[in-house]
Amino acid sequence: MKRLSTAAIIDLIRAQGLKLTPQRLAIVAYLQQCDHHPTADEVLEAVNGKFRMTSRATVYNTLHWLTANGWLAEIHQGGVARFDPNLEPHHHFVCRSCGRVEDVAYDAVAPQPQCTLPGRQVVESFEVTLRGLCATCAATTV
Amino acid sequence: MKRLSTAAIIDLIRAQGLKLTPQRLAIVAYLQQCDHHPTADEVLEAVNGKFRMTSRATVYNTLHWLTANGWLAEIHQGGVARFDPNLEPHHHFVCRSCGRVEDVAYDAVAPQPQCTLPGRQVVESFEVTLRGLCATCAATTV
DNA sequence: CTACTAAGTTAGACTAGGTCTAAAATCTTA
DNA sequence: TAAGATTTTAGACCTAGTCTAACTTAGTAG
Repeated sequence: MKRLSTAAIIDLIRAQGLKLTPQRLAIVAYLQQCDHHPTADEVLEAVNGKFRMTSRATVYNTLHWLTANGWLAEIHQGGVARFDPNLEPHHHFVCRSCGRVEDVAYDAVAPQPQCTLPGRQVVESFEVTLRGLCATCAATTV
Repeated sequence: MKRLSTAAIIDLIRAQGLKLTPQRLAIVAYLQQCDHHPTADEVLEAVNGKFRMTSRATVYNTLHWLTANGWLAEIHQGGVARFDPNLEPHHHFVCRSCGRVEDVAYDAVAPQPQCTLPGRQVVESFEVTLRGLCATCAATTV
């Protein structure tokens, strides 16, 4: 799975004439090893785990900057924003019981839909959301 | 396009032993002739257009009741809940410029994805979101 | 038609997620 | 090492949505 790398982010920060702050690096480090799609609050808590070092505003700033630069995708599920560090094109599976969001390989949802509409819309991308029960919930639900 | 009908809603209200209030009827009437996917606030404003008759809480109550009974679908785009009175299975097109949500015929996005995943998840449904520029924005954007 | 009462509506307090701001702190370059 | 622009910060603020307790009303029985 392709992911954001610290080196690449540092290069990008430098290239844009921005500052390399511990807060930014901590957020990137967390996202690198994150195996799900955290909300902004989850990032905030994770980064502040050992000791307070980052404010809410900084988390949003950094998350939005990473998103604007294509290092993160922002997805909305159930009205909450989640940030997806998986850079490969893929789709999502959402559990209707626990809300968990899992990645689904791009070609597991085969084949690619035809993307021309009758109107004058310009279709640039598409995404497929599968819904149902995740393995855990499927096992515990009667 | 299949839609909720006043007669059917009145029957359902009666069948559930609920009360037929002017507020409920006004909300249903608005949704019937609504050509897009309104937010709760849009419903509230539309219903209160001529004179104040409905509170925010009542709009949410009614919208959620209709959703629970399958007369409305709740969709989230950009973190806001929108309510979709189109009862036929279909997909959505979201304009990245103005946020407008348009319906896309179910079989315009052909063919149907295969819905089996490698894990133990149970896939119950899927939806496809197309993104791009709507006709209006495509015309005005350089 | 009247009165009763369960169901519904209301205003407004409250919550959560997110944005904004002005002041304080810090990275970078020279 | 100091200057100065960029960042961070706390906390006020905003918006969407929920909750509650008091009030109102639709439906019904007499």
